Amino acid sequence: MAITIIDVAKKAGVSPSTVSRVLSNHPRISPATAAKVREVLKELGYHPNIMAKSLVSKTTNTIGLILPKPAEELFLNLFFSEVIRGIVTQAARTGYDLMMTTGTTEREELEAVTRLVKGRRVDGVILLYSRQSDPLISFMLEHGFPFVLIGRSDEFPDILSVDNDNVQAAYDATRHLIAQGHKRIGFVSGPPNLIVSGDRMKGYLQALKDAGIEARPEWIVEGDFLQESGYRAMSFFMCLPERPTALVTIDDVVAFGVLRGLTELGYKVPDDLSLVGFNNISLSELSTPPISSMDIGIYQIGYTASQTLIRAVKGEAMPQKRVIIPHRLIVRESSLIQAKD
Amino acid sequence: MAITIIDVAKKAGVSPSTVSRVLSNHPRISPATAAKVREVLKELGYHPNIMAKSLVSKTTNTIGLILPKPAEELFLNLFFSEVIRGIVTQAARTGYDLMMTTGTTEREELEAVTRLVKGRRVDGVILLYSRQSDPLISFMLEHGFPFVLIGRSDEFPDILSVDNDNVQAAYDATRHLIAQGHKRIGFVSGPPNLIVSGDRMKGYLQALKDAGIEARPEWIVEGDFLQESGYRAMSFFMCLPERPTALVTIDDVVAFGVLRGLTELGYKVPDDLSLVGFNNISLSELSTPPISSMDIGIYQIGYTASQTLIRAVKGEAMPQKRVIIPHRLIVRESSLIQAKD
DNA sequence: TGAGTTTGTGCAAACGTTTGAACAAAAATA
DNA sequence: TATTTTTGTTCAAACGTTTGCACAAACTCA
Repeated sequence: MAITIIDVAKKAGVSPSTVSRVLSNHPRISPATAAKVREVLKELGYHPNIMAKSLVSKTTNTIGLILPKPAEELFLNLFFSEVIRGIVTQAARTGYDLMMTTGTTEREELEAVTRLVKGRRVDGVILLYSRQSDPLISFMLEHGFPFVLIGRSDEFPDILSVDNDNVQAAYDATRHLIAQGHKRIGFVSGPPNLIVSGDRMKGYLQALKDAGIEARPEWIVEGDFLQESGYRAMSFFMCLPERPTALVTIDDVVAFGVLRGLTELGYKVPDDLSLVGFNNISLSELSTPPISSMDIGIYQIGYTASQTLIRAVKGEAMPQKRVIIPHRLIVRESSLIQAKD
Repeated sequence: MAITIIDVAKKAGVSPSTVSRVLSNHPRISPATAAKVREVLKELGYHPNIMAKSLVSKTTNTIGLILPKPAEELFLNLFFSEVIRGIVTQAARTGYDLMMTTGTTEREELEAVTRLVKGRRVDGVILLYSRQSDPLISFMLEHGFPFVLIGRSDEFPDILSVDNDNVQAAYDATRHLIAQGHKRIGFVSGPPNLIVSGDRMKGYLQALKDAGIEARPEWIVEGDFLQESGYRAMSFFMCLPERPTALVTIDDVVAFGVLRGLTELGYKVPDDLSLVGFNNISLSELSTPPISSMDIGIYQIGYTASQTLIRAVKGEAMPQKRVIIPHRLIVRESSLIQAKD
């Protein structure tokens, strides 16, 4: 039913190849035929069949995005919307489409990726968030398939990646609390298999050290990116004989959990406990009080990742393998106080 | 470089067609050849080239999602993450992939859609949110392309759609406030070109009417889905000589804006103003106080839309053209009070 | 045993493009 | 004017599948 290049060729009285050449602005086409063909093209409302095109050109004008396995849960976090928003905006701007897959189990995940990569369905993929040892990275490298990692891989440091400096960011967040006079600062971390957890913890510890403050292991608790883990952390901290006066959390959602718990128990933020979160998702400015947050430029990360990947698949020169998006601390009420000692 | 059906055929000593038939479980293949071919298939690590497959079969195993034009902004709203989460989860479960496009301008948007639809890139599309008169719907119908609308079209009532009963939902939300003793209830609406705005307004008005309460035009203000519009609405209401004692808002984010403004000015929620929002996005339970919200099952809407579309493109029988996802009011602190008159 | 049927396989066309090679016509050069 | 070069076009193969048709071999059933 659809109009093909052949229909156009017939009607214009030329060969299909000529039509194809007009379409791709081949230099050796006479202005007259070009005009004629273009007219028929428009008249018939021709649109190329991308499958056929891809089959011969071996390129799809599509990039793939692989959502991490437990996407169901993590999606609740605005992090993902933000990063996707960045990716899809940039891709659309460059004329690329975005393909998303996910899998509920690790097997399903690999299956989906295989379908994408080995089925030549996309020109390259963006890997979202990196685990300590990510099988997907090995998979991509093994198949020589273009990809960009959002995050970092210690195992393969030489791959294309877009990231922020999480160590420095956590350092800065902690410094801010120290600058506010805090000496008793706790940390709510993320799952230990995520690189980001380790990095932020490192920055936190370094900041303490540089300020001559001894770190206390009991003031570091492990959570995930969900609210509940913040709530749990809060309960834990507030029951300690010696409490921290301030907290850095791996994510704003976690800070929320903390805040909510504190409010329920009648504590005041920042007076009883100061808070600095991470990621500056839109929630953090909406809470009461608004939560200070380390803005890591999530949208920008997505945007840049998409840009980097598209450049890579086009074979353009890459100025650098690893791009670091700058962070900046957004200070809000939750950490604005000179703490007494 | 990639392994094709021909490579497999050669190595197995059969013809390409036989391999193809083994792959599709054709009944007339001897168990012996099937076994042999399968072995080679595995040995060589064959994966079908989807482009070639699609070219001949004219089906892509992919559904498209068209994000509304100003996606950049609207994406801030968790509505989108939720609905996408539903779609992608269901699609992945059925072995379908999801393709996303968007456009910054109306022209770009149509271009992107055309690329998807006329380029035979997807088997069907999901249209997100419906404007009063949506050119995309006409476009789809014109081309006879399978699609599912999330929302409703008055112009074309007979298309596949997944929606919730916004009139009834707003009715119920308003009823709830009335049941709490409120008689002076305002409404913050959305952009008038969105169907959802009109529907919710209608339900709100009907509830007032049924309770014998006269609607006041000055208590209905128009906003968008952003926080600022809530803030503005709040300023407006609080300056009136006669203020409402409760508000229904088109979205939780808007309710947030209201709440934030009130808190800044020293007003108390629900005492000075009760609030009921819409969409029950995760923020609403995180605020102080938590905001009552009409949960319209966004995830479920996405999930069902995907399911409906995939059924449609597979040519399965559709029990019904229009699916309504049930809503339910989540009552939280922001509306829990017996208002004095 | 011979006709008819079933079973298993291969051939070749088709899907809608792109693109190198061939070639005729026109233009440039000698 | 003869030769070379340039220009504009077409031919045909290729991309990796699927599938209708043909056909041989193996069965069935009088």
